[in-house]
Amino acid sequence: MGVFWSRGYHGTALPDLLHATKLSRGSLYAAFGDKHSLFLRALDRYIVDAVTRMDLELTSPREPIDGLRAFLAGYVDRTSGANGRRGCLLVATAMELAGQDAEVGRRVAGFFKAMETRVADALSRAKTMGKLADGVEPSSAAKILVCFVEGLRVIGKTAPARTTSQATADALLDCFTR
Amino acid sequence: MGVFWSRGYHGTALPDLLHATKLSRGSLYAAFGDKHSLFLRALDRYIVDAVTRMDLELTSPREPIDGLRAFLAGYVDRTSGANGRRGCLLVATAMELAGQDAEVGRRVAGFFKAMETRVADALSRAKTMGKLADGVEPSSAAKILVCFVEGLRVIGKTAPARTTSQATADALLDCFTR
DNA sequence: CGATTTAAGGACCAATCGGTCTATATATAT
DNA sequence: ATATATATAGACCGATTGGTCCTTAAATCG
Repeated sequence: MGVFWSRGYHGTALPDLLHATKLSRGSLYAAFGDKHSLFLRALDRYIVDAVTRMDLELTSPREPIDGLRAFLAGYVDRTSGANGRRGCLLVATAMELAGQDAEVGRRVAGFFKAMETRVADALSRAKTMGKLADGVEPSSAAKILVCFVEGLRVIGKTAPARTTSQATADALLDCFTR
Repeated sequence: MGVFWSRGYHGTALPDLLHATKLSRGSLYAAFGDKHSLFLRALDRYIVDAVTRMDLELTSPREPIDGLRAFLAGYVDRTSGANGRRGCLLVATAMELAGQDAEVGRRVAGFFKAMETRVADALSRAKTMGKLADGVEPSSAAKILVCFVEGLRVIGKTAPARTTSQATADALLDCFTR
């Protein structure tokens, strides 16, 4: 997974995969079929990891706003400095393949949808607790946050300072909370 | 440029470029050097186009908020439906190469910086005209908008409906204006 | 019109691509 | 211990990669 992560699909050659998996060519093809199937497996695992982490951050027993804060802080961490430069398998895949590869496109769209529903859910719980600013619609704010967070991954490629990214994320969340 | 745009750097093969430029191999190499140089040329042109368009939208004589609205509407248009699926050369390049290719990384970072300063400038003009909501810092809001807009390009790969993207963009801008 | 420069076409190159297959080693089971 | 099944290593395959080079056509200039 890590190899596709930092080099992309087309940028990853078979020798890279052999070295990363410590498998021989024959074994790798026996185990996974072809490069595309292996990539799909890696992508699925990446998505499961990301969704699991979101559930951990967002649907924990704590306050929903604190959950959102943790969610954003995680993204800030992953998109700053060297972490940011490493990038994101999902966003890289979205840009590289989602438009042409239907199987990839479905997975990417599914992930964004999953993130949006989870964020929207946390926001609507916050709303019922009266923690949201007036007129903030959970579904709309969720879409904004999803875009913002994926935009962070893009800007993260220029390795921005953690402090400024954190301040930016805080400023956005402050728009929605009271 | 269009070929790199929709297929990425690694995904574009020499025959694709020959067909797109209607040049022969020899002529192409005489004119541009190698594939990498040609890519840089295409990227530079893309950046110049984008910056020119931003200047047109944001620094026109009209009200700065209207400029920002036009700026966002342009991105909404380019990231919805089929336009969105086509993607963005800059974001795709950022994810594919910016981490490893220093020349590309500089250009990408420069573009994001250019966008941020222009948006921040429009916001600060709006602030002096009293059009911004209380406590909105132009530099901070500009960073948010840049992230949001680049996030739109990522989400755009799933070909969302224009109306929902437009509503989302409106909702974000409403956070900053009064 | 003829000589010279310029650019086009595409054969050609080594290297690498994703993928297959066979020979060898290792483990299992009787 | 021997027969059998499994999995390894890596030689090998045609296709394609980015890049070079030589021949031929076109255009420019005297």
